[in-house]
Amino acid sequence: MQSQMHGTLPEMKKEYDAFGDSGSPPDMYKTSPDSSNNSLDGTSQEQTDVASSDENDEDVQSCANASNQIVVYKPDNSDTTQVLSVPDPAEYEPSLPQSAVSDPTTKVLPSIGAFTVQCAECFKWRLIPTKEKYEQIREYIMEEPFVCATAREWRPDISCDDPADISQDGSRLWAIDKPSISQPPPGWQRLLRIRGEGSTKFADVYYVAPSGKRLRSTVEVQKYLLEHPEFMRAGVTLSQFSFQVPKPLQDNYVRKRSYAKAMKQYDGSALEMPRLQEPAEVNPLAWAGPSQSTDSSIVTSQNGLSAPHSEAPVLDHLVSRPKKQATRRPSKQIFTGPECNQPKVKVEKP
DNA sequence: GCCACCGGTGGC
DNA sequence: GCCACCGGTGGC
Repeated sequence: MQSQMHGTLPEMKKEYDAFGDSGSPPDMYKTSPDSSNNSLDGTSQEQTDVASSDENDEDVQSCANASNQIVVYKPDNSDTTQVLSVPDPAEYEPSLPQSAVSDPTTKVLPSIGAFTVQCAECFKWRLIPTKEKYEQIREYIMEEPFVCATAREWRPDISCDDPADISQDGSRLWAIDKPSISQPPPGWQRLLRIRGEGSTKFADVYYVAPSGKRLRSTVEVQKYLLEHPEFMRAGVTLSQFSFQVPKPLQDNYVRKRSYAKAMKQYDGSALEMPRLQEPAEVNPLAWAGPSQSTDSSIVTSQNGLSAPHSEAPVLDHLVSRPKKQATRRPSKQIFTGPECNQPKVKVEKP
């Protein structure tokens, strides 16, 4: 718990000052001055989402002081089009990929991430225009809870009266993100890779050094820093790195270890396969579900909606989502945000 | 040969 | 059960 909502704006402004990168972020939403829905590309889809989410929003409010953050991802560029409620891609894209593209090592999986944070006052989700902005907000989310007014920096007319930018629906995967993660040092990039459903882990975090070197643990970072004292001289410290990954809201997105073990012990000689602890969750039917166009969408949130969510509705999501499937490595690149340590939010199935 | 991605485990 | 770490390898 924590005190939230209160003069957040001014201070955050200060933090935001350096939008660092590409010159003109504040315009992000400029072209869509009216309703927030305009900033969403999926017109009808989102509309309905938002509509049906009224309920959700109410429920969400039960999360007393949620100051949540989420991230939306649209993993795979290609086709998947309206999967996501990413703000007009035309405007959105430039900001994100820019950093990614400039990074030699990122094999530029053309993924797009959209970031969302929940207003601490009205509990509606607001899309954040850039990853950088999102990281800024996330870093201080506990001290400076996000509110709709904060978004005025890039959406001058936004307020709690406007409909939510996005809400949960079956087409995306939501995950709980961690709060208070430092922004990466200047020139560094923090990458989050979502693994495919059924993997042993939800995601991997990588830091990409200015040189393009990818580091996947604090041990590696430390080693790297020692080998490159210039960074240390410049003030880079280990505390600026965090390999914490968000937690999928959908229980069972990640394969349980016990199951993995069971499978391992199963050498194929017996007639029976190991029993899944939760038939429903790993139901082959679910895995085999048709891969719709909604597949690659993922959203990461951070407030613990897990409990209620892990109930029945989950299955639906599973079914409509891409199954873990043989050969491909379907991981998506995403970026995440903070978490509201404030769990328990009731979420009805849309 | 490289590296992005996945699997797995030790330690808590 | 979670997290940090890193080995292995398929696919390029």
